[in-house]
This record gives sequence, structure tokens and C-alpha cells, in this order.
Amino acid sequence: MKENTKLFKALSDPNRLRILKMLQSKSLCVCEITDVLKLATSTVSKHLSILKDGGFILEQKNGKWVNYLINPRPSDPRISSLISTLDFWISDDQLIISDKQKVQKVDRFKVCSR
Amino acid sequence: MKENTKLFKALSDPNRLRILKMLQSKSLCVCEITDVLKLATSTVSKHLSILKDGGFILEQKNGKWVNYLINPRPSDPRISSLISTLDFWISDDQLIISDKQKVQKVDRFKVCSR
DNA sequence: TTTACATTTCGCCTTTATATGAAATATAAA
DNA sequence: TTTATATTTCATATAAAGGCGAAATGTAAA
Repeated sequence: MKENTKLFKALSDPNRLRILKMLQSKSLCVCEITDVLKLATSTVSKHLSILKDGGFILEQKNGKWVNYLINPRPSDPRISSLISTLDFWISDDQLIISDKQKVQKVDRFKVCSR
Repeated sequence: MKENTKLFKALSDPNRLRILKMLQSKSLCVCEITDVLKLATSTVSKHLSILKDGGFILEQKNGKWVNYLINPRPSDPRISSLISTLDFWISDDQLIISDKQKVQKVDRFKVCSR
């Protein structure tokens, strides 16, 4: 039963939902996400590993950065279903809207190394 | 954002998933559910209130019993979507299968008052 | 090969969830 | 109206989740 709750658990944290919604706009590295959420890097990294473990996102190493993106072709159809549901799920939330605006402007060369 | 995670949180506990799957077979009172899950009555009552608060189930008072049933017409379309997803979600789980078998046989007049 | 930077892992603390038994509430039967 | 039964609420203990900073890891630039 643990496996069955894993997907729902991954989606039941507000910051992880924010991350997923941001990644639906654009793939991002850890420090860009950190800059938007205003959390410790280690915290963001942990959230990302939970989303990755659940199969919602993928990582792509690019030099010293690690880019995260929505998994475009999840093996588990339940994940595809949940991801596409999220498309219209919380689009009206003010926090999600402002996150998306920040994501458009974020620049890893300005944001990182501080 | 709290409101947005509420639905996922309600589904991210194994015992609550078991309850939902049982109720998909048949509406049940608290002591019948307690008998199958082997948890304290107060614990089951709490789980039911979380599922009810999320909009997944309804309660119908019947004398000294309170019957719970899957919400047949949820106002929130996301709930309908999640409930129907659960139909095929974890039908292969051994625990869910044995729960459903127990639910067929359970008799509140034998099970309650002990 | 140092040095700098991005990320992950670790240990620890705080908060939230889940579980319980006892007490409170509600209804039905005696 | 007492008594019994079903459920909820409360106080509380334990487990799990989420947060942080420091140390460890991996890569790139100097």
C-alpha cells in the first residue's frame, strides 16, 4: 500500500505543487527554483528528489547545473493523468501566478552563487 | 495553497485509501470499517472526517449508526476525477482485495458492541 | 591542481500526522 | 428514565515530514 500512496504524498506538499507548476512553464535548475520559493537549497533538493522518485520529473545534468523538467513520457499512466490534471488544477491561485511570472524572468547567472 | 493540497493529503494515507476502496463496494458504518481495518474506532472516525471534509464521502445517519458512502455527485469535478481514477488505481493490491472480500461478509449486528 | 560553484547528503530541530484510550455526545432499547 | 450501543471529541504519545546549516560530492574554470 506504501507504493499506492507515494504518488499522492508527492503531490500533497504546497512547495512541491509550486515546483511542478513552475516546471510546467519551463525547465529549471535547483538554484532558480530556490530563488523563487525562498527556501534553503537543501530543502528544494529534497523536494525535487521526492518528485523525481515519484516519476513526475526528470533531471538532466548540464555542467555544474542540474536541470529539472516535467517527465514528458511517464511509464505509469496514472502519473500522466495527474500531471495533465494539474494543468488546470490550480491555475487560479495567486501564488502560482506570481511564481510563473518570476520564472519567466529568472536568470541563473544572476541568481546563483550568493 | 493549503486548499490545493487538501485533496491529495486526504488520499495519501493507506488506511484512507482502503476505506475509499471498501466504500466503492458498499456503504458501511464506522464499526464495520473498524472491524476490517483493525484500528481503534476513534482513529477510523478521524479518517472518515478527513475524507468527508475533502468531499470524497458523505454520511447518512441511521438510528445509532452512521453510514458512510462515496459521494455520488461531488461539486468539485477534481474529486469526481480522482474517485473514478481510484476505480482502477489499486485493484490489484492484495490487501484491497481481501478488504473487499471481508466487506461482503461483514454484519454490523455481529461486529459492533464488543 | 587549486579554487569556485551547484547540488546532494547528513544531522538536528520543529511541525504535522497518525494512533490510542478515556470522556463526551447522540440515539435506541429496556 | 435508566441503560446500552455507536460515534465523536479530547488529551496525549509516537512516527513522519519539512525545514535549516554544515559537510560532502561533482564539475568547471582559473
